[in-house]
Amino acid sequence: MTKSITKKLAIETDDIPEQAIISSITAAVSEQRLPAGTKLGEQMLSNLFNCNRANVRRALSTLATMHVVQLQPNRGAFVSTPSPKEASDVFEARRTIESILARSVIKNVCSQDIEDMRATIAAEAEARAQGDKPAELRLSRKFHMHLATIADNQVLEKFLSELTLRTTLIIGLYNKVGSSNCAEDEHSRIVQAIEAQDEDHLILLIEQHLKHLEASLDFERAVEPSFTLAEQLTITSA
Amino acid sequence: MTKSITKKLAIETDDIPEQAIISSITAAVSEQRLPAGTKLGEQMLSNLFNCNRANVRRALSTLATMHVVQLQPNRGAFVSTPSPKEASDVFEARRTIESILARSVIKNVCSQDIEDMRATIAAEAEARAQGDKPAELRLSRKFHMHLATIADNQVLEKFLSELTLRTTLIIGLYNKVGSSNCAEDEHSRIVQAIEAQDEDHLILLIEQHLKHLEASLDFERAVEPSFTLAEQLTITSA
DNA sequence: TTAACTATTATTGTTAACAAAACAATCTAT
DNA sequence: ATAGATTGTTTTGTTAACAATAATAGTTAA
Repeated sequence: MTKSITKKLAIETDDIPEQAIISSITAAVSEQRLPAGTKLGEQMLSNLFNCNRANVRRALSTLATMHVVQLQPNRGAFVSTPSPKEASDVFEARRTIESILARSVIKNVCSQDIEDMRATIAAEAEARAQGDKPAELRLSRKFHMHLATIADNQVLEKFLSELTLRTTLIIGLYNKVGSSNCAEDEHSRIVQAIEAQDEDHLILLIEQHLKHLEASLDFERAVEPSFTLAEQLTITSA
Repeated sequence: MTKSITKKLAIETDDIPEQAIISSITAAVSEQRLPAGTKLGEQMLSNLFNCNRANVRRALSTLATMHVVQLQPNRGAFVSTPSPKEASDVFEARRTIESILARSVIKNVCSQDIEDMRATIAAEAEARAQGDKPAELRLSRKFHMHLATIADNQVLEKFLSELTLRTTLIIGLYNKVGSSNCAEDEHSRIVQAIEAQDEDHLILLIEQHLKHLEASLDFERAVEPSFTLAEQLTITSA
């Protein structure tokens, strides 16, 4: 039954099959095509990526250390379902890291960076206007990752990448119905503060922005589980 | 030839062999028994932990995502040899995270925590006096991890755990000959600042402490490679 | 109809054998 | 004697078959 999709995915297959699985799944999670709790069967994945189960196994193992996936012994791998406490920890860590990045950003930023960020914001607005939520989520995350790339610290960049991914998962789980994700003007104002080299204001804006995000969560809301796996992993490139 | 050690290690074997491998290797790295660049052969490890190569493979894969190990295609796994740039990123990230932890620490700390930290410091001094460098390194790391556990943020705790491990690797690679690692009085003064609830001073001390550490590095120094693997993985429990 | 028990099926975990690549050592030729 | 090529060995990568555990369906009894 999943055979038809097999061909479609062969395109994105990297040299190393393991890496292809990881980037596909993280991409799907980052666009909320893969909801929390989704079962990730080994055979199904090895069919989708036409590789052997050993590779799938290793990929799932590393995804587990990235907290994208939870492994249950003898039961398999599931997309992580972060607890409220975990969500709070993630947001605190994000505030910490992004605030610190702010300083380096103001030091390192060049005009090209400003352009790129503005472009991302514009694309994000466009996606929202068209109701393309996956694109909106991806671009919102991309905006935040801009901060890390400008700051030029690979370690913090990796951390933030993981945290933004987990944030997407958290929002998908607990977001209040009918609450917009990132107010685009907040992103715009952040860029303005960067351009103005106003460090204190920038840090304030970033912290507010993340606080707003966290405040839009509703931990009472139950999990609405799962679609079928195969469709969710369809590629929406770039 | 490695058969004799097999038995010795069976003790520490967890239920899940994969986890046993990971914790053994991280422990060895954290005590500088495993220098940067050491080859970690699959068959050798599967012998040491008497498990199959599939488990070894998965363990190495997750160790690679933790940046403890570097995988070279068709060549195998090696203990990571951080570059100077990577070292600088790691230290910056540590300053960031530990400084932020400081605030939470002052909020959450209780008298028991102070006692525990003092005990760790005392043990560290004892180890240094006896010339037991592995113990000294382990206890120094433990001291820093105290900060994270008190702050009660699992995400930052995990990050710091990874960073302190990488720091140990970096120091092993680049430390100037004849420079002492952590001045113990610095640790003591940090505890004093915590006890006094002096946040600004605490942050200052932490940043100075890490700057001192970083300043003791010498990137000119070449790598002196490798012992044999088997001995280095011998357990020095607790 | 529902509940519990059994048998079947599917999925995960383990193992061993095989293929391919990198490494080491020997041998030849200049 | 040294450089290069060739052969043999070791190590990584892949695959398939098997064992064990969990999920499912079907049956029987209350």
